[in-house]
Formats: sequence, structure tokens, C-alpha cells
Amino acid sequence: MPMEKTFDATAAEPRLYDAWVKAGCFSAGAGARRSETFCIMIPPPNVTGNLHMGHAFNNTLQDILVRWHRMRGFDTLWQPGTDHAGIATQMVVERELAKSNRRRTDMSREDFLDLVWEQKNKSRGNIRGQLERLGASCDWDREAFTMAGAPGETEPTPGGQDFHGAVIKTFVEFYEKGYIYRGKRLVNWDPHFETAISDLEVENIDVDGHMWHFKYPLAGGATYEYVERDEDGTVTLRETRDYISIATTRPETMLGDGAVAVHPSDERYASIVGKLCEIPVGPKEHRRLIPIITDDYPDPNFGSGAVKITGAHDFNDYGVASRGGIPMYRLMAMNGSLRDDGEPYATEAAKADAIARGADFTVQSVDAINIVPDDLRGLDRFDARKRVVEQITREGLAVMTVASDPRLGKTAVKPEAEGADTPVPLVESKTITQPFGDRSKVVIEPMLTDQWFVDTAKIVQPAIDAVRNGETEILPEQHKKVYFNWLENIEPWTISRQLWWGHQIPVWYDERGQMFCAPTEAEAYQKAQEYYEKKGDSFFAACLLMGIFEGPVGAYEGEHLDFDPKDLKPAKLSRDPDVLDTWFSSGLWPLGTLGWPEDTEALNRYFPTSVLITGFDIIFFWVARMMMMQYAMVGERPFDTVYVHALVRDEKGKKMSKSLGNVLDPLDLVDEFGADAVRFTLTSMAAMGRDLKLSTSRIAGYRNFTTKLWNACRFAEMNGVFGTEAAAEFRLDDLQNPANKWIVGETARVREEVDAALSAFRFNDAANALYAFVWGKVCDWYVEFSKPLFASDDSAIVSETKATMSWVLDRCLMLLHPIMPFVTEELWGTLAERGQMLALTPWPEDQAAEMVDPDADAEISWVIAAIDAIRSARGEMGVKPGDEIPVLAIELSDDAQRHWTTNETLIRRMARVGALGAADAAPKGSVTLALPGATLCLPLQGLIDVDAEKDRLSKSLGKLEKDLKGLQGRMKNPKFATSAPPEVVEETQAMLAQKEAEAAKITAALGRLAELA
RNA sequence: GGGUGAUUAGCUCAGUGGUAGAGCGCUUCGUUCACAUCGAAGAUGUCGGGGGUUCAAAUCCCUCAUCACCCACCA
Repeated sequence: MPMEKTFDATAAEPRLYDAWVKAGCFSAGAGARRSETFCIMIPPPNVTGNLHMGHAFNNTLQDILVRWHRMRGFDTLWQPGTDHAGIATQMVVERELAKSNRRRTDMSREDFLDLVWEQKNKSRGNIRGQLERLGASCDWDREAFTMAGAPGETEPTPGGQDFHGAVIKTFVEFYEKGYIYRGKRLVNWDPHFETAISDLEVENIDVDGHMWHFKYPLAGGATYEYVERDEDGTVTLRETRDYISIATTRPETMLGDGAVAVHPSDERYASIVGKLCEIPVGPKEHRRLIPIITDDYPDPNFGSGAVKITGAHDFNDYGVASRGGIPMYRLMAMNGSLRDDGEPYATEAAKADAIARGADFTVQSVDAINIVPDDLRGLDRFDARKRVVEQITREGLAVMTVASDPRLGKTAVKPEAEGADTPVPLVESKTITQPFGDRSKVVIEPMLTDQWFVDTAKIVQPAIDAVRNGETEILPEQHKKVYFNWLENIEPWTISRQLWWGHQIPVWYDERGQMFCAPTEAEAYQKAQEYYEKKGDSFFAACLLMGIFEGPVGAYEGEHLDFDPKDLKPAKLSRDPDVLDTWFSSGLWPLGTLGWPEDTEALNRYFPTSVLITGFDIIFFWVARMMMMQYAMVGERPFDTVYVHALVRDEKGKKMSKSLGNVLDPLDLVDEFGADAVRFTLTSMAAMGRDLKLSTSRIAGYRNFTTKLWNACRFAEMNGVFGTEAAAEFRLDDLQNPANKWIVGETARVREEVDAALSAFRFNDAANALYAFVWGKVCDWYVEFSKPLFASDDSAIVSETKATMSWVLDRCLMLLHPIMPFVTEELWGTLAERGQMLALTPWPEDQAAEMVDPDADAEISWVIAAIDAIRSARGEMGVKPGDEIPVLAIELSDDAQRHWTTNETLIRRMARVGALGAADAAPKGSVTLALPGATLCLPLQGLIDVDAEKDRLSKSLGKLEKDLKGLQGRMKNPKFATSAPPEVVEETQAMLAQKEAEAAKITAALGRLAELA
């Protein structure tokens, strides 16, 4: 039964994938024939995620490397798995709940987590199925999950790793080594998810905003002489002021100001430093007073030079406040609204006032004070801003300007009827950089909260050194700089999240506030007990051990208990409710998936892993953290090479995003064009370090390529090439025919090219070399050459050609398999009985040095040149494609003669010419062709247009002359001969000679044409 | 403010010192036994501008311009 005309990808792909899995092709070590290992860890997609274009690209590249190494006989593992993705997954479940008007907080943590686990089990197969459709050859039996083994897990992960155990062990060890600490710090707070996030999860975006200018009156109506000077020191303004002018983009934070700071060198304010000023908002009778202090932070040349300091809501101010012992008043509740807790404003403000006048305070005691005025409590932060501005302006404490002030921009309130000099409040229009949560998209609030941090500075050095000294290679090179820059300026990493879904922090607190870090609750109790034993408080230790109640501190006096039972407090430990940042666990991905901390065989074999393929967007999030964490835990690099790939963009170069609606779904493309076409497209565009713009026309082009390959094989099949004895007996030494010898040499060359390209991670070079070879050499020329050979009466030639063609096509399938696994596997199975699947077939090792036959090479090049020249002339002269035309040799070297004779049938067939005649001179009205060692002409009198031929020849002569001019110029330069390498000089010389000969032939032909006219 | 990359055919992009390339698109032609998801032929470039290094520059250096991205605490 003849093969179909095209490859039916839709039907074949699932069947082939199943066959691979059934045959165990993807299992760790499948087909291994050598001891070297090759291991890639998949960047774990979110468990509830969907495969997007970036995944498709990323996993295609991984699969290419994995399949390539597997065929080469490496002991290969591609480790798959998914990430529990804290916020993202919790978000999915909460969104589900919202549909039935429920919220997470309506249920217990346990009940909610049950739902998340359920969701996880439901969606787990989704991403796996999508990867399978791409052809990803992962070892699914080892599938891992970053929360495998965590409490509440209902379906064990196939790989059986206790990832949770690995994470907890790491946390405890970090804690014990002092790499982790807890503290009340200013962190990025996401008011939507109500959790802290790390710096990396904040996106700074420029938005249109305003800058307000307000007057902070000096306490007690004090005044000072305010003097402003220009660069030369000339006084430009001198006035008596009873206020200090402050600019802010966030007026609502004024409520929490703890000071006003000026630069120590700023003479304008020198006289009032140390004095108090009044926050111009809040109930008139309880206006808070704050000190004017100095700090290096304010820039005297910006704004008024004076900065309000809100330590609890701004990172810069936090620094100033910390240095200056300024209280930090937290204004907001966790959802970003103004605080509504505590005592009435009057009471709270009195406490703050006492502090401002020197009363003692602690971070905690200040945090307990709610100094939000009663009328603003509970308001959304943006509504509060409006109210604050309104109140201050109404009171006349806004700095004023006139309506024509250009700083006001388009947003100023300009009374229509009145003139340009109407006084208006100074509210500048200004683009301000605002922090947004990368997932929630709401404005991030710097918030003073208790959090856990990794003191990254303590574990960063090995990660820097490893890349510096080449232990781990980062490609392309340019990313190293970014990597170093980040690591060398690394900030503490906020790892606690106020979520429910994740690895709960293994720390327990007792009622006295003492904390104990241990892998399990039982061990925490034990630690607590030991701690109190050591402190000599064996009573409390005993209480803890037995989980009973303790009395008031100090109530236990030797023999008897002396306290009222109603003062009993539980001596229970309670666990820190926070969970760990997802990246803390995925940072352990290489170790955890291999079974660490168990001493598993997989760990011994595959760690450190070989290559990590990932996008640049997670170099900091993930790559850098993996480097730090593996070094910190096992003192070894997680991988030898990191290959950082570019971004997949849409046709117009825009980032694909849901909001733009320009997202190409890789699975739609797989449906339409087949996985192989999608993979080949991505591969051919994977030039290092550049974004790729994906267009469907390109994919269609590569789909056509699979069809082309398919049909070349179909041709072979129809000619009985495969499955014959002849095919089985391909032996290079027996080859006689130059076309066969030539294609064998070309095959060896392309194999070397592909290996070199893949070794250097030049995926596009590999793809393009194969494309050019299969289409441009095998299909365009070799298949055509083979047709007359198959028709030959000489059975030796026929069987030699069959053998060669089956060999060549098999090589094509093998070499293409890593990039296009499906169509190649299908052809492999269709064309002949095979001992094993292509996926496990040994990779060819053909050497061009042994397999290229220079004589055959020269001969076939000549033949191709002759056919090209004749076809070109025919085309331009308008000869009908079907017409056979005569050809004469005016000049023919021995070599050229031999080339013609050996390949006469195929030249005549492909160029549609008659037998080669001879002539001393070109007949009138003929077309001349200049070839190496030959001048041929096509006598087309009557058929050709003399002028057209003149044009044709003049044009090629023009091109030649341009080339010649350059070459001659070079040769004439005496320095060229002395400075350039000899082989370059030689090459140039040869080329010059060849071009000169060709030019001479064309000039002669032009001369003959001229005679004609 | 700092950093990185880009600028090559109509479009999308390869090409890190030695004769400017590919795919798509475009024009003309083609129903012969692998393939119309095809074949044959053709057109199109002062390689962003300007300097420099070199026998030789798309390629190395300097500079300018434009675009993109990343990082950053200017109220």
C-alpha cells in the first residue's frame, strides 16, 4: 500500500507518544550505552498552569538536548514536575470560591487546603498532557511536585520524592546556621492578597501622578528667615516664614509622619533644625508635633529640600527613621485601608505627642498606636488621600501658585472665568514610579510587619564564585553581568508569605514568645523542653512536655504550686501560620527532585545536573536562588550550564499577553500544523540572545518541510529502496557512482554541523543546516539524480543507489529526530522493520574527513553548475519548459568532458537538453554559458531575443566586473600579499583567475552578439 | 539615574575580520510517474549616520541617532 501524500500529525502524534512511553524510551537511563550522564531539570510549571508559548519554546529546546544525548548513548534523565505556586494556585481556588460567594476566611485553614489539594490533583494532568502533545520526552515515572510529601497531600506524586521534607530540612538548617532571621521590617505588602512579597515580585511602573506641596507650620507660631540663593550665591528670595514647605506624592502618609528631615548642609533650614513643626492635618485640637532633623538622605536641590519622614510607609524614610530613632507609625490595615483599631484618636495622639517630646518607645509599642484621625479610619487609602488633600487645602495650608504655572500641567483646577494669575494650590503633574504587585496588579504598600528573611549575603558568595570561575557556565555571556550585578548587591530575601497554600514555616512559639525551629512539632516541643531545662525552669519544661497549663511566671516555688487556677495559661506551642515563598522551595528543585536528603541512586548519578534551560525573566527568582541554595546545602553547583533563552513575542514584536489579546496558544498551533512544525519553527529562530517574533506563516513553512521530508521518503518507498537486501548492505567503499558518493559526503558534513551546533547550544544553526541539507541537497538534487540511476540497466548501480538512498534518508531521520520527533519516528517505523524505535537508535558518528570524496564533490558541483546555468538561460530566454534544446561545447577540458559523459543522462533530464554536440565557434544567435573548464552554448536562433541575451550577459558581466575590481584591488596592494595569511592570498588569486576566465568568456559572447547586430 | 541588547532585502531574521545570506512575500512560467503543503526562473541591499583601527570591517574601537528591555528609594 503506497504511503499517503502527507503526514497525518493529528492521528500519529498521540499514537507515537504512547509507543515511546510503552517502550520505556523516556525512562532514566533508557538506551544508555556509556557511563556519562546527561540530566535536565524541567523548570517546573505552575501546577494549575497552562502551556504557553514560552513553555513550548523552553521545552522544545530541552527535548532536543535530551533526545540528542539519549541517542548518543548518554545515561539521560529529563526530570519533570510542577510547582505548587503559592499565590497563583491559592488565587485559582479563591476565585472558584468567589463564584459561590464564599471566601477563604469563611472556612478553616484545613478545609481550605483540602480544596487546594483537590484543585491540584484535578489540574496536575493538564500541563503534563500539554507537554506530551509537544513531544517532551520526560521521565514521567519520576514526576515531582514542590509540595510532595506535605501534610494534607491526598495523591502521592509518582516520583515518590519527599520534597516537603527537603524544604523543611533546609529551613531548619538555615535557621540553625543563622542564615534565616525573623524581624519587624518594612516589606513590600500586597494589600490584595494581604501578604508580604519579595522585591522581585514588585513591578515598578511609571504612572501619571501628582505632587502636592504643603506647609508644615512651626510649633508655637515660631518664624524664621527663609533665604534662597542661586548658584552664584546671590539672594533670590528672602522672606519670613512660619512654616516649612514639604512636597509629597502620597499625602495620606502625612498622618504617620515622625519627623521632617533636611540635609545637614542646607543653610535655608539650619536655624530651625531641632525645632518642632506641626503636621497640617488631623483634628485641630490635637495636631501632632514632629521634630525637624538632619539626615544625608534629603537632596537640597530637589523640591523644597525638606522631606517628611514616614518610617512605616516608605523605604527611604524607613532608613532615615531607623538612623534617627524616629517612631514609625503604621497607618494601614493589611488590606490597605486606614487602620480602624485601637483607642480614639485623641488618646492615641497624646501617646504620640509624648514620644515626640521624648518619651521612651519601642518599635512594637509604636506599632500599637493608631494615629489615624477618627474621621479617616477605615477609609480606603486612595479615598483617604483625597480627604487629606481636601482638608489641608481648605485650611489654607497648601502651598499656592498661580493658574498659569506650567508645573500644574493638565490636572490643575483652573477657574475658567478668572485669569492666569488666579491663586491655586500647587499640585504638580508628574509621572511617578509606582510599585505594583506582579500578580495582583494593585499598588504595593511598604508595610511594617513581622517577617522571615534569608540573610542572602551569607550564602551568596559561592554562587558568585561558581560562575566567575566557570564551574557553572551561563550562556549567552551577557547574562553573567546581570547575574553578578544582582548577586553582588543582594538584599535580604523576604521568604514568609501570609498565605495558606505552601510550606508552613517550621517554627513554633510558646506563650512567652520564645520560638523553636524544628522539623516537626514533636521535635519543637522537645527543643522547648530542653531550652527551659537549661534555663532552670523545669516546671515550664514539664508543662510543655505534657501539654498542660502553666501558671503565672514565677508562681512555681519548689515544692508547691501557688497560684489561682484561673491564671493558668496553656503551655502549648503554636506554629507560625506563615508559609514560605514558593521560590524558597523551587530553589531546591535540583536536589529535591532527585530524592535529597536521602542518599538516592538518582542523586549520585545525576547531580550536579548538566544543563538548565530557562528564560531570563527568572534568573533572579530561580537560577540565582538555586545556585545559592544548593551550595548552601550540599556545597556543589546545581548544574554545569545555564542556557538562557529569549522571549517569544508576537508577530509585531509585542510581548504576548492576555490583555493585548495577542497570545498564540501553542496547542492551537500544534493542532493546526503538527508538533514537529511548531518545534522546528521555534528551534530555527532560537538564535542566542534575541527575542523571537513568531508568525504562523513561518510555522506553515516548516510544516511544508515535514511534508517535503515525508515525500522524499515516499519516493524512496515507491522505488523499493527500503527493506531490501541492497539497502541493508550499504558499504561506503563499494560506491561507484559520483552522485551517491557525493551525497554520502554531504550527509557526513551535515552531521558534523549539527553536532557542532548543538554542542554550542546553537539550536538555530542545527535546524537551518538540516533544513538546507534535506530540502536543498537531498530533495532538490539527490532525489533527482537517483531517478536515472534507478532506471539504469546496470543492476549494480540500482542496488548501490538503493543502498545509498536508504542510508541517507535514515541519517536524515536520525539527525532530525531531536527536533522533529514525531514525523521522523513515524517514517522510521513505516519504511522498514526496525530493531528499535528511532528515539533509542544510536546517533550517527560519520566523519566528513573519511566520507567526503573530493573527486565526486568536484564532479557533482560541476554538474549542478551546468544544470543551473542551462536552466537559468532557458528561463530568461523564455524557452518552454517542455522543449528539449540542443547544446554545443565550444571549449571543453578533459575533466569537464568526463563530468558530462558520466552524468549525461541526468544533466539532459534535469536541464532538458539534447546530446552534447561540438562546435568551433558559437553559432549566430546562441546563448553562451561559462563553466569551469568549459564554454557551452545553446543555439537558439530564431528562438532568442538578441537584446534579451545581450542584457543577460551584460548584467552578469557587470556583476563579475564589480567582483573583479575588488579582487584586483586587493591583489594589487603590495601589503596584502605580505600581511594576509597565505591561504587567503591563494584563495583570492584562484578566485580572481576563475572570475577573469568567466568574464573573458562572456566578453567573447557579447562580441559575437555584436557582430550579429 | 545605571545597565544590556538591537538597527542587514518589502516583512521576520541569520551572519563576531577575507566573494552579503535564509524563510516568507512579490513577479513570470509549469497538470510528465515523491511532493501544488510542489517545481523552475527572476527582482530587491551605499549591512542606522559619522569617524577610526586594519592589507581587508556588516563584523573590532569611538561617537551620534532611534527603538526595545532590565535594574534603581528622588520626597
